[in-house]
Amino acid sequence: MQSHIFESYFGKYIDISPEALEFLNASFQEMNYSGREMIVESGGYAKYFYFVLSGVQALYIINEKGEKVILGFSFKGSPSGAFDSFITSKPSHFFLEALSPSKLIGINKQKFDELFERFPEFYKWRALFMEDILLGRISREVEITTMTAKKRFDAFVKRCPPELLEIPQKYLASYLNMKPETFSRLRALRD
Amino acid sequence: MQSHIFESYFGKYIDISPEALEFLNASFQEMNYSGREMIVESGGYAKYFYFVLSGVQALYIINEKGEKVILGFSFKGSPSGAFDSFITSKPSHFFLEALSPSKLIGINKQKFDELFERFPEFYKWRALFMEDILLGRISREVEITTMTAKKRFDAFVKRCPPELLEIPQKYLASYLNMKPETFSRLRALRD
DNA sequence: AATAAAAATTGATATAGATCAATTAATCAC
DNA sequence: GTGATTAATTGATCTATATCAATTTTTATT
Repeated sequence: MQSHIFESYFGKYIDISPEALEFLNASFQEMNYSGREMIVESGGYAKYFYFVLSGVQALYIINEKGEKVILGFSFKGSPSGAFDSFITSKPSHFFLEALSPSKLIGINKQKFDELFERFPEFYKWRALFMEDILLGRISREVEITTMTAKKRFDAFVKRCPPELLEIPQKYLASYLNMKPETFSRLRALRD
Repeated sequence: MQSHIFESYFGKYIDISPEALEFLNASFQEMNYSGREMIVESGGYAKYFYFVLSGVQALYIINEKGEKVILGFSFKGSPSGAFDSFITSKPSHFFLEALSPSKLIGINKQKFDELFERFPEFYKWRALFMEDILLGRISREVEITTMTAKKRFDAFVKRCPPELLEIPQKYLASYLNMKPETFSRLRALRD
């Protein structure tokens, strides 16, 4: 694995010692998923924490009607995983699915825990990283609780990363907490 | 300040050295707010990270119609603060307001930062603490995106801490992302 | 390229919850 | 305690978005 990957993922927040870098190199493994392949099943355990090298993945739950409700996407450069389960070591409430052929690097829970035991300075990364994730989630929460479908759509269009233009728009609709029909109608208003 | 307070807030995740305990003691200060007093204004800077000794506080934003949209409450035993601003040192998007007379202990940003410089083992606390907060926020996000008003109401009734029975129910309604009229009607169905 | 499957579009209709409005109940300030 | 605010309730109506349904477009498969 190329070390510069870890520089970009961890180095944003902390300096990585050569020993730690070696440990990371030895602990992360590359994993490939085909499009439409499940990475974590709800009810199963999230065994890995990932960084994405390519492809798009969706984190979702299934509601009472059996519909996917998408909480977020990950793609090149993002962290990925079913954090609830990975953090708590309890069965996941979420599904994590590759929406397109995906290359990820993952570290298992045991190695992840070992990382912090052996290199406690990584807790700084973990704290700042979690803060970033938290701020992102809060900002989605605010959008969903305060904005109309149209506003959410417009705001999303402005910030939509190119990777997400490749996936079926019904997933984008779900992420924006609206039906595909609504998404389509809002789209028609624009272009 | 009594040291056992810090045991309960930090000790859940890490061991606190006597030196660190002394630093905490010297850094946190007690602060009092009357009911309906603003603690952080949107657009202002969140200068403190708090733990609550008594009273109830609400974190909210004001939507386009000028209505408060409540994201969360804090009360005895909870952390409190406008984390977005405190973490980023940018103006807050949120308001934090005491809904009832409140006693908090707070540490300012400078001391907070110094805490981690001098006692980096506290990053472990910060990481695990943020993970807890994150899981809580995700679970609200799931409720709001997947449940009907009635289900959210029922779920909330089951877990509602006694402190929140003391505040006007229009705030609970807002937290559950519904109008006071809806809350009232759902309530009438129950009792 | 032809066929099948999945996704997107478009129209008609339904509905959960919002809004508006009036009344009653609770809390606050003096 | 009394009047004044503020909150809660209840009813009537409205609306954004969901739902249902039919058609077209796109994508995948052989």
